[in-house]
Amino acid sequence: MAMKYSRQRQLIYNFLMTRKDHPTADVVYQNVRQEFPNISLGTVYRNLTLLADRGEIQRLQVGDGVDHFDGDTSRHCHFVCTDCGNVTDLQMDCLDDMFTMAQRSFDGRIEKQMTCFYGVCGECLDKHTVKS
Amino acid sequence: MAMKYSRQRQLIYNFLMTRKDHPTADVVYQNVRQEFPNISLGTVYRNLTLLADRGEIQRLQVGDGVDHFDGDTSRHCHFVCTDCGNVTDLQMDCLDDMFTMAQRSFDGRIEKQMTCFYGVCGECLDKHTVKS
DNA sequence: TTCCTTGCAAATCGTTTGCATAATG
DNA sequence: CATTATGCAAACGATTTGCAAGGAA
Repeated sequence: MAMKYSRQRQLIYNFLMTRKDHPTADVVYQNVRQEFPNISLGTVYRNLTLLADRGEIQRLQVGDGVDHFDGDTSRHCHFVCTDCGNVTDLQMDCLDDMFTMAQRSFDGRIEKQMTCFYGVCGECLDKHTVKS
Repeated sequence: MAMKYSRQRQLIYNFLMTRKDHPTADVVYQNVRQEFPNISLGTVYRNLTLLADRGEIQRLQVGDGVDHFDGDTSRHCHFVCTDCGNVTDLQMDCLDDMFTMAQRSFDGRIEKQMTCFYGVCGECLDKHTVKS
C-alpha cells in the first residue's frame, strides 16, 4: 500500500522530530492543532501508527498506560521518572553487545530490543531534598 | 494500610507462582475461577495491582496492549514473540553490570530496569520454514 | 467493632474503526 | 479515475472505581 502525501502527516512527523522528550498522541494532537486546527485526534493516531509501522518513528510503552512516540529510531534506551513522569533518552554503549549476547544464547531470531530504566530524575531528587 | 488475608488473593498469588509464562489478568481470572467460581475480574485486577505495588509480583508491559504478570521478581529480562505473542524469560548475565553503568552516567536515582527483546521464537521460525 | 476485601456493574480512558467526503497521484 | 487520507463520532477493550454487603483481626 503506497503512501500518499498529506499535510497532516507531515506536520505530525515534523513536530515529532523537533522534540527530544517523547510525546503522547494527545500531546502531538494539541500541538499540531495550533498550526492545523481542523486535524482530528483519530488522524493523529492513524498517522502515528502508520509511521511506526513503517519504522520512521518508534512507539514506546514505558508503563504509564499511555503510548509515547519517539522520532529517534536509533538503538537507545530510556529513563522514566516515577515522580514527574518525564521520559528521557539514556545513552548506553553496551547495547550492541547486549544484543549480540542475547542473540547468541537464544534459539529464535531477535529483531528489536527495548530497555527502560525507572527511578527518580535529578530534578525531582532536588525538589525532595529541599522540601525535607 | 495493613493487608488482611483473603482466599481470593491467596489463590491468585499461588497460581502466578506455578506459571513460568506471564499470564494476563484475564488468564489469571479464567484459571482461578475454576477453583473459586464466584471470584470477579475486578477482584483479580485489584489483587494483582496490590501485589505488584507491594513488590511481591511484577507487572509487565511488553507492548501488546495488555498487562502481564510475573511471579518472578528477580532481575531478568523477557522475550516477546511477535508471531505467537508468547512471553518468555531470557537470562542475561550482564544485567547487573548494565544497571551499574547506567547509574554511573545518570544524575538521578535508578531503581528498576526493564529489558524486553522482540523477534520470532524458535518454534515460530520452524513453522514458517516448513510452510515455505 | 473496625476496616479491609469482595462482587457487581457502571465508568473511565486511550486507542481503533466505519463511514461518507476530500485530497493525492 | 483509482486509491489513500480525513474528520467525526461511535465502538472497543483493558483496567479502574463506587457501593453496599461480607469477612478478617
